[in-house]
Parts: sequence; C-alpha cells; structure tokens
Amino acid sequence: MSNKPAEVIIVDDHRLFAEGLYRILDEENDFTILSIQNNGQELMNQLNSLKPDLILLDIQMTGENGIVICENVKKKWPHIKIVLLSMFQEGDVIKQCRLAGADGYIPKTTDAEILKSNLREIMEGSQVFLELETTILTSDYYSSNPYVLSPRELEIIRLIKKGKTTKAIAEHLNISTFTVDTHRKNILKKLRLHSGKELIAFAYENGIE
Amino acid sequence: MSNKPAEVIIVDDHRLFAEGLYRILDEENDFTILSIQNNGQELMNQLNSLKPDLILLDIQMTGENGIVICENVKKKWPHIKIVLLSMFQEGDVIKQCRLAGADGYIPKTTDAEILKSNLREIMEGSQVFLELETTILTSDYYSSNPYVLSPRELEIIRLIKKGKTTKAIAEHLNISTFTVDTHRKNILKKLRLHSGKELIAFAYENGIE
DNA sequence: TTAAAAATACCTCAAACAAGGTATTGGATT
DNA sequence: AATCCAATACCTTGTTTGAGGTATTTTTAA
Repeated sequence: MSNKPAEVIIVDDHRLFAEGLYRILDEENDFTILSIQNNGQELMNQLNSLKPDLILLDIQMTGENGIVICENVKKKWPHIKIVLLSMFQEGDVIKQCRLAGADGYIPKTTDAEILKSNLREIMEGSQVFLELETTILTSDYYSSNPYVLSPRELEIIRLIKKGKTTKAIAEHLNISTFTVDTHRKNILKKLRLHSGKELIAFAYENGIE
Repeated sequence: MSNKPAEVIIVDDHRLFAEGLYRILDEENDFTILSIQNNGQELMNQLNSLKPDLILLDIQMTGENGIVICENVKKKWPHIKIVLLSMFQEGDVIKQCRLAGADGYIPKTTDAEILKSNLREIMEGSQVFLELETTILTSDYYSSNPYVLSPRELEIIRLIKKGKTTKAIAEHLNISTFTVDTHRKNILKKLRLHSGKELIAFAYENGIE
C-alpha cells in the first residue's frame, strides 16, 4: 500500500479517450501519469529519456499498430509492463497480443473500476487478457450496446467504407438489398451512429481496414 | 552524362502512387530506386543502414507529416536531397517546405516528364518549388481537372467529413442548401468522385484535416 | 476596368438512405 | 427439445443525395 505509485504513459491517438483515461487514473494515488503520447513514434522518442512502469497502448491507431509498437518496446525494455487497449475484438487479437509480449489486453468497453483493479493485478505480476464477453457481463451500460460486430457486419462496413451503395453491396455479396439495409441499420445502432457517412469516418478513425 | 545514377528512396503511404512513381523513374538510367517506404518510421529505420542521394517524400501521409519527416532527415543528413510531393496546395505549404529544408516541392498533378527534368535540376544543385499553376499550364490532362480546391470548398469537405448533411452545413455556414449542394457537386467533379461517402474516404486517405 | 474565378442561389427528377417495423431460417448452446 | 442469435428478407414513409441544368453577385487578378 505504501509502495511508490506506478508511473504510466498512455499512448492513443484518440485524444479525447486518452484524456479521459488520464483523469480516471489520476484520481488514484497508486498511479502517476507521466504523459500522453499520440503515436508510436512519440512514445519511442520519450522512452529514450524516461522509463515508465506501465504503458497503456491503443491497438487501433492510424500509422503504427499498437501490437507492433508493443513488440518493439518489449524487445528493448522487457521489464516495462504493457497493456493493450482496443475498441473491438476482431479475430485472434488476444493471441497476437500475447505473442507480442503484452502483459494484458483490455477492451475499451471495460468500466473504470474493472480497469483499475486489473491494472493493479498486472502491476503485481499477473497477466490479464479480458475477453470482450467478460467485461460486457460486468457492465450494465455496455451490455445493452456492446461494440461487438459480427464478421458479416465488419464485411459490410468495409464495403460501405469503399463508398459502395446498398445495391452494389447486395450484388457483390449476392444477397438482397433489404438484408444489406438491415445490416447497416444494426451496425449504426450498435455504434450509435446515424448515417453511412458517420460510419465511414468512424471506420477510418478506429482503424477498421 | 556518365555519372553514376542518383539513388532514390520513395516514401508514400499511397502504395499505388508509389509503385507508379517507381516505374516512371525506373525507366531512366540516371535514377536507381533503392526502395519504397510507407511512412516516416520505415524511412528512418532504413536511413540507419543506407544513404540515398534523393528522397521523394509525400506530404499527406497518415501518421507523420512529410514536412516534419523532411526536417528530421535534414537535421541528421543535410546532404541528402529531399523533394516533397503533394496532392494539394493548401495555404503556405511551399513556404513550410522551404523552412523544413526541402530542395523541392512538386505537386502530384505534374506530369512525368516535367517531374524527371525537375528532379535532374535538383540533383545538379538547383532548388525547384513548383506552384500548382505552373504545372497545370503545362499539362493538358490536368488543366481540365486541376486538384485545386478553394478555401470554401475545403471548408465544406471538412464538414461533410464530419458526417454533416447538406442542410446542417447550410445552417452552420448561414447559406442556402442549394449553395452547399453546388459546392459539393463542384468538389465531386474536381476530384472525380461520385458520392459524399467516397469524398469522406478520399479526405481521410489524403490527409484533409 | 474588364475579365476570370469563386461563391452564391434556384430548379427538377430519380436514386439512395434512415428509421421504424415484422418475420423466417439455420446453426450453436444449453 | 428449447433457446438464442446471426443472417436473411420484406414493407412503408419521409429525407437526403446525385446529376443535370441555369444564373447572379462578389472578389481577385490581369
């Protein structure tokens, strides 16, 4: 309890999220936030002069991917703990995080208290890889609106992102335009967006390739 | 004439463009392309082991901006010539390029022959900063379709990128919806796009903030 | 001081989209 | 066997867009 606080660097190009996270951890006296960095390059520059105990690293960043950055940092400084944060849980992302040497994986849907208790466990040497399901069950807020997109929905997002119309998507996937319409509606609802245009912006800003 | 060819690195995250540029220069025997890099980080890694005579550097890249990269490279290796390439000519970009120590600025609308002759001049020690107008006048192809967006048009692109509807934009700018409509049509025509959604994708991929 | 370019406004028509539904099927889990 | 859920399909209504125009005013540059 009377240990020195864990020194933390947050790396995320979603500035608002990073600022919020800053405040969430700053409330606690066992965490000290050294800085917020906006990308891997900035992080690397800072690590030359300053060594934190813990790095919170977003996976979906424009430019360099959080998993790659994790790998690079761990190669040089294996003693720095790294927790990867992510908006989505696509495919085998957790396995990739483990392979990259991360100490933890925490979805951004997790609530603040659960985040903090897991970070504490990690600081004590545990590894914590949270499945999206786990966190959803523990959070009333998100249980009604999990950011869980089905593979089909992701496929359709990618096509919308390319500027394709509903008709073109339907033809491409050999399904009815009604179905594409339904998928789009479900996607917009899950992500709390209100138009295809907002969806495209969202896709770009959250690294949906 | 019998000098050794200029060794070139191309840095651009628009892979198609980079590949095309590779081929354009590869035709000539006074240019040797060492590699294509997709971002500033990759370039920096490579420069540790390999020094080109010339770097062709895109300005609009996701992540690090070409002008910043130019500055960093020139700080360490002032003898490497750097030419910045860009899709647009916004504001005082040419002045910024000069300040960053670039040896040249060439819009992507320039045609291949003009590009090559200018690169040769730069290799001989000249500085070449092409105004967009200059190149348009020399190219029949682009003169009918210059990628020149007015400030008002850029303003409207930014609003469309945020997912705003025509009506919302009109209200925000205190102009008629008809006017916004006209602007959008002109933008789509200039950029050869066919929908607002394509425009948003374009804006993200070409670094329109 | 003219000519060109940018910004403005209006019109029409067909296509596409947003939001609200309902409903069936086929696979996975319990 | 019953349940859940993803994926599928259909329907309606009102709004927004895309594409084709024309036309006036203001600003900028020659």
